[in-house]
Amino acid sequence: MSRSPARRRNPRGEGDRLRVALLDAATEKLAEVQDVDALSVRAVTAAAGVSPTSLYLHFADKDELVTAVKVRCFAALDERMAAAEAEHDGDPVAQVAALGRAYLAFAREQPGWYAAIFHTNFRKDLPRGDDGIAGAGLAVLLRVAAAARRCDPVLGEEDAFVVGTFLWTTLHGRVAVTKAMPSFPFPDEEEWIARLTAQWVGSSRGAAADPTA
Amino acid sequence: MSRSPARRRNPRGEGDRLRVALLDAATEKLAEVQDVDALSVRAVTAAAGVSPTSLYLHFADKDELVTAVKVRCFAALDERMAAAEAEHDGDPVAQVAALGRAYLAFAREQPGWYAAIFHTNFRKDLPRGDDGIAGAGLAVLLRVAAAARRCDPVLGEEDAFVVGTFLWTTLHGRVAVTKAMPSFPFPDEEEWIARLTAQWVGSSRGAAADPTA
DNA sequence: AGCGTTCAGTGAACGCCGTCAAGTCAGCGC
DNA sequence: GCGCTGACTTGACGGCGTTCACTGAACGCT
Repeated sequence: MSRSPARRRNPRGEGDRLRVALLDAATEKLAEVQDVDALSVRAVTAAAGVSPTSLYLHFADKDELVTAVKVRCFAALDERMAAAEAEHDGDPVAQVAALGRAYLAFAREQPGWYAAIFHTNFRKDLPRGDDGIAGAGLAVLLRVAAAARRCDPVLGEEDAFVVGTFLWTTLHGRVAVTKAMPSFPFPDEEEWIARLTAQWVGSSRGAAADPTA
Repeated sequence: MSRSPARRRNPRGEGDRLRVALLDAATEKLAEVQDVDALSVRAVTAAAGVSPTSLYLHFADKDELVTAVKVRCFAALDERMAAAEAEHDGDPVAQVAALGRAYLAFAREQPGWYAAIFHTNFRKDLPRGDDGIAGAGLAVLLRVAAAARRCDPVLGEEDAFVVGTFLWTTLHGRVAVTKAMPSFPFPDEEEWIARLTAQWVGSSRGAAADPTA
């Protein structure tokens, strides 16, 4: 866990390169330890070949680092979902199912990154306005909502948004429950996704189309 | 934050009383700090009027303490849901909605306890078999599943279980997303619950009743 | 009455952690 | 050659979970 020795200090004016080096190290380390809170400033800086306090040249505190990492993780999730979606171009319902599968697969294969997305244990909690996380969340959601709408163009934009919300929250719910209670007897993932998809964007959907009216 | 001074050591043979005193202190402190990871051994033992190391007379480590607290929190959630359910006896659909409302209310009003239920950041992760958490989760779920079945007795037991799973994961999803991304534009809670209820246990439900067949 | 054991609980220390204030030291403009 | 600036380090602080050796009162037993 000691510092990698090779590093040479950045040339004058290039100090910002350490910032991305730290972000890279943090992202990698996070994939390794699979838990945001196990990601220590000392481990990250050591991996970057630098002293612990160097982190504070580029981030106000640890929270700011993990927030930056979060945005990266969210982007990775969105990329993966986009790829899955593209594989089923032209079949909207299959696309929704593929998005769901991709979501669960990401959570399973990159638990550290997935956990970062929903990380809320900040050391200092008070101010923290919108730090880009809500924006990243919206991006994922809009992708799902658009897919839902493609399944049934009659669906208004707002309705599609709501349906997307339900799909997303349900997916995250399964991930969270599975993690917290591994022995919980969930239905098989494939069946579960089929059922979820059928319920919200299935062809004979619309049973309770607009109960909010 | 220093130790409460009043305490007298328990009489011989009554050492176990400290165990519940520590659990009480931890539960209370958790409601206060609203975050499992901010719950420190030193703070809990101090609140119980005892030295930090006394904790280890009754719990192997901090993980064991928080696991015991988790079970309590889960029970508190179940109690609250049971109460909400009882208020709408005879109206199954209203009961499901009430369960949803109670769930969201518990998460909102007791964030620390709710977070404990889904806490996974253990310090040591390896063994940890079923510690009663999955059992407590099942209790909540079975309550929801039973309510779903009452809405439509045609629903098989297994189907009701699956529907319950969806309801639960969706509820938790909303809580988690709201916490991680407070500015996320969720539909109003009441409308959202109405829609959720209608979709899964609404009278004209059954549009995609058994896509897994 | 005295003794050994058991039991409830302590105190000091260890190695981690995030963070801060002050310091080092190379490279640039002059 | 000088001083400054920018990149990064050193050393320390307080808090954390946890370990180990310890204290002192209450008990059973002779």
